[in-house]
Amino acid sequence: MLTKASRPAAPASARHPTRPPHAEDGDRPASCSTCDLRTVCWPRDPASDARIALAAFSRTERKLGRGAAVYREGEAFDSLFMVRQGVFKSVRVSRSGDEKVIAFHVPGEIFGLDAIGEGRHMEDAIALEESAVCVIPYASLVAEITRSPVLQSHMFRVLSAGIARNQGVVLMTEMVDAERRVYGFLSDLSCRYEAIGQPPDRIPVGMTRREIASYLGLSHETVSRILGRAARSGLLAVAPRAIEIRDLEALKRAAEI
Amino acid sequence: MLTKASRPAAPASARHPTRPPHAEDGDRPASCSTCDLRTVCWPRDPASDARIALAAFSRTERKLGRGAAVYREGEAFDSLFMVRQGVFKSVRVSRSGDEKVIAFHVPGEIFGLDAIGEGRHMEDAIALEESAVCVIPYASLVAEITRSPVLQSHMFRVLSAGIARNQGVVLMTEMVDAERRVYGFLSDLSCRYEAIGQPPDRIPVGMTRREIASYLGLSHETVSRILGRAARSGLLAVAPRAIEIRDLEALKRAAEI
DNA sequence: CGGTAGTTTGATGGACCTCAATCGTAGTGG
DNA sequence: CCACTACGATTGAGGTCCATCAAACTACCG
Repeated sequence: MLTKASRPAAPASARHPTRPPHAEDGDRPASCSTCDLRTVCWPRDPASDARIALAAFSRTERKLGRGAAVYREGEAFDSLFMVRQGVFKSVRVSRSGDEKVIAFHVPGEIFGLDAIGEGRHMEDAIALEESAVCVIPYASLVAEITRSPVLQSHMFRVLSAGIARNQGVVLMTEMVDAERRVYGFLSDLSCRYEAIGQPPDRIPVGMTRREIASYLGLSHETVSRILGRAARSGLLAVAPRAIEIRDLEALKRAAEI
Repeated sequence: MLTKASRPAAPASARHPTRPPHAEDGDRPASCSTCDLRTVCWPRDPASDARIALAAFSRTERKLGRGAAVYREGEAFDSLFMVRQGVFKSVRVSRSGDEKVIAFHVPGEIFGLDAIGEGRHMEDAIALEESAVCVIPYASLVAEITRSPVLQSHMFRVLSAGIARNQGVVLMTEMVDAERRVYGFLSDLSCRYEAIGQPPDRIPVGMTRREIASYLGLSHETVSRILGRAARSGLLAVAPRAIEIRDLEALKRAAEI
């Protein structure tokens, strides 16, 4: 169920060597006004209120290569992150070096929310491919929220949705058998890509079988077998880097609780 | 894994009969200034700021008997709820009438947070024993938050902690074997009772084995067996209505990932 | 004091994990 | 450009933990 972390298993206390932790990152100014995702990640602007909110941040965009960390467990929290491109995973690494994927983040989604309470990140956030995030300094966000009721209620909704989403994850991974979990996972990903204007039947799978398995609480062999079976039955077309859903309706029906 | 709901399995669409849904409830004014939990559920008042926040609500306390619902799936969201006494469960009921416990709520904890985003409750909240909640009208809370930065940051922390907690649940229920799940569950409950000034070694178990099992994704027989074994080994003392932890340290060690 | 619900305990089977081997693919350096 | 390597994916065989089925026991409530 647990999978060995593929990166060298250094002791947790020494997992952040002296090298700059984000050496490969390149920060540069970001502009929300030209971003394809602006209608997704921030409230639509019924009043000029929200536009002001958007303009008020001095956000930056940070590019990350495959395997690069946005943050690591234990680091102080000071920013939220919005996926602009690529896919990220949130993972917790146990003392024994086993890693458990907590969540995947696709474009338009905000992560790092769980660190607000503690002021400290409780997990690693890792890019699974060539990716980019918008950096949203929390202090600026808070300052802006106090001036913008629209933004305030938006943030409450985002946080609340985070709770609801995790409950859905619990539901999915505890209630049903392995096959339904995999189908439910694909169905969920499909919806999330559709929400940002991507085709819902072609899922770019940036994560490995092992990572999917960890997320779903299965072994990677089981995931592989289930995908293989589904491909043979014509439900899916499985390629190394992407999964095509041949019959989305059937998939969703099969994933029903 | 799924357990039949014990209440009569009416079709989901008809689950809210014409009778007033909370007929057995008694609402009455509540006063935070005399509540034992005031230091738990609201920010400590470093400035007079927070005191104002507390006084500004016209909250009510609602008493509920065993099995009574605070709200049910599908109902419109308009208030948050803080447990004042007793224990509550959040459950989702599937079409087939199976129920899955999403969370337990003990005194001092706020629930209903997941409904902010959708404006609608996605699960039932049920009292497990003679219980009472503080009703916190969301509109008043929002109004108050815009005037109180302390309250605002408190609410963000509470919401964030809700996300973090759910992640912990996922961790617990997916990573480890049945025994660790049960131990982890007891250990978690112990901490939560300790946080509100209750003895950490004596857990009042208002929930049934079946409900614990549903929460942990196990069968109730397995939960029973594990508790029995732990009692025989001297780790716990199991009574029908309470579990006494004989060796808290050993329990926490055994629950470690 | 009967009836219902909860708990406990045993027996059995099955879903999925583990171990192991093979194959495919991507990245690397000569 | 191509071997070489490493990692991921796939497939098979065997074992195990836990769900399921079944039944006895206990507690609670009218």
